[in-house]
Amino acid sequence: MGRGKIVIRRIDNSASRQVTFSKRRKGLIKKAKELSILCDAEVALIIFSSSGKQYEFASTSIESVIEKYNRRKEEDELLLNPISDVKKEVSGLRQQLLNLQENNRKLMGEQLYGLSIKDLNSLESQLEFSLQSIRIKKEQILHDEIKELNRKGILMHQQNVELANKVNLFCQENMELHRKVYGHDSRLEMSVATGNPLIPYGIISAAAAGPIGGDAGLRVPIHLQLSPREQ
Amino acid sequence: MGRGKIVIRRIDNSASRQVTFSKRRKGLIKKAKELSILCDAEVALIIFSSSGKQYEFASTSIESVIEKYNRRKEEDELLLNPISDVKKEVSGLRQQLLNLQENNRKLMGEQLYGLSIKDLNSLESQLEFSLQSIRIKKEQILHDEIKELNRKGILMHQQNVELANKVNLFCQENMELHRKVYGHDSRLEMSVATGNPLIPYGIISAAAAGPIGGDAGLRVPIHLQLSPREQ
DNA sequence: ATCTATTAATAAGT
DNA sequence: TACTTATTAATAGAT
Repeated sequence: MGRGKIVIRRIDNSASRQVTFSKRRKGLIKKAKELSILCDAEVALIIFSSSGKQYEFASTSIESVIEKYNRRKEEDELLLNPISDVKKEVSGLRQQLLNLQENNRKLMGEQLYGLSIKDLNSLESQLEFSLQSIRIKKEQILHDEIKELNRKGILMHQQNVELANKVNLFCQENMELHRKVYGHDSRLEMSVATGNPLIPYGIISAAAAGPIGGDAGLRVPIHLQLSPREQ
Repeated sequence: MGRGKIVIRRIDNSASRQVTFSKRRKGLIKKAKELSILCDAEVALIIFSSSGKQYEFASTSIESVIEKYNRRKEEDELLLNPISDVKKEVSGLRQQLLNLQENNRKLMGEQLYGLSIKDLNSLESQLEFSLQSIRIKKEQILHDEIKELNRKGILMHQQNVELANKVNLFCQENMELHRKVYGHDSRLEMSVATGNPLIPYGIISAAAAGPIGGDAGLRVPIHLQLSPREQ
């Protein structure tokens, strides 16, 4: 219905496409409106242009038509259930939260009003158990730390012994070399004669065996301070 | 575009209306399809006839168009909608819950992995504080109970004394009456001569003053057992 | 936007 | 519901 016949395929020319879209959209909406009036029908028409712009017509309202459509398609569940699920979750979470908060307060020694001796006794037991767990954990940490430090101490001690041996060997070699070069050297002879390796620090035993067992074979004469270990 | 011009108003004749509905519906859907193809647009068309029958056309799918439509509506109208509020609330509550659960487990002496000595020390202090609060509360309850029992004991003791006095008076009266009726009665005379009131049970003092002070003036010679007070 | 030649839609009749 | 056809309505392409 125009100056020429057209084939129904995408209009390549963007400008022409835009113009045709405007004209035909207007015509389509007009015809939709006419149908709804002439034939007493409920019509909803939604159009998105290729550029994303939205146009719509509805004889009553888009929403009511969509609702009708959805109801007909039995897709109510998808639209309504998630919301009630969310609400249920909210109330569930809220309840859990209140319970935990109350319990927490009791564990913190607050909100003790209205508790019976029996309740207080069980709270006390729980807290004593908690304290015990915490103290065991603390001892565990301290013990592990001491163990690790002891391990390092042993290594260092061994290193020291080896180094001392090397020093002694060098001393002896040196002394002999001196003897060959200069003849007699009493200073070096004295040092070697004592037979004491040159260990720069002493390690003295104490508290290495903590209250937690399992460190048999670690009874090395080493005493180390616990590092602060603050995070 | 027909044999005659028509005005756009509801067609009264039902048959004509039906015919026109069929023709125009077909035409409308054809035009909707043409628009979507020619202009690369997304089109959805839903038609309910007056008899309730449903017809539809969609360039892609009704659902996707409706979804797009709803999404746009949400963006436009419900930017500050209750659903996002609810979701925020859910995530907030969930976070609170997790925090509390973690704290709770720590207070219960569980889940102590990864805690530093510093953390454990503060937990320990907290629990010691809790225990102290609980013990103070316990002592408070015990003390109150003892106080109440003492109060009752005093009242009972007073009642006893009064009752004993009355008994003595009656005894004396009785004795005199006996004397008047029978002459001399040595049995009764003996009982009254001792001057001891007939108190059926003795109350002996002990532990009435608990570790919590404030019971001055209550140092009555009464000793009562604590009732079990189980719920 | 507006115009208008032309095609498409369709009202009424069958 | 389908076909026919006179007539109106829509619109393609030009301005």
